[in-house]
Amino acid sequence: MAEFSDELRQVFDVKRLVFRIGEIASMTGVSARQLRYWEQKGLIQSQERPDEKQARVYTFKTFIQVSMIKYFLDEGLTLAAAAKRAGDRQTRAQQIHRFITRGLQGLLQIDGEMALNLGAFDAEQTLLAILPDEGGVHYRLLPNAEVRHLMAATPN
DNA sequence: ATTCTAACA
DNA sequence: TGTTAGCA
Repeated sequence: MAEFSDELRQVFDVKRLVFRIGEIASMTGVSARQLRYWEQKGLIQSQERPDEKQARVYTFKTFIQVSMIKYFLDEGLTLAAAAKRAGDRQTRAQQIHRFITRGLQGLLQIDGEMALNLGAFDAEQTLLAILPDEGGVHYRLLPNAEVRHLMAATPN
């Protein structure tokens, strides 16, 4: 059912979680002055603003970035070095995310139970992890064609 | 109340 | 980077 995945998408849509400069400042211990300066130097980013006079908006991703820079700064690195290492980290995180995303090819429902599509097991079968509401997990192999049909009914 | 830019410390 | 001024 479309409702099922739509709901999940909404729950996991981190882009809807945004902050203003004062919030980022109090959450990270980095001053508003620093945040504006770092942005000016291209070390972090805020969302596009129609007017330059409007309040900056930061995504959760930027919050993480600021936190990492702050951490490395406290470790004694220079601002430039801290920003580079934070950037390297986020690049690595993206790589890992892609890796996991490839393995987890989607969410679907089988007989009313939630299941993870773990991808091709062999030429004609797909491995699924079944996650009952009661908890626990078990695995099943299904013909590729059948999984394709189920995935089509529950688009990602 | 909060954020913004600019400017001086 | 911190602060302050003068706005919005």
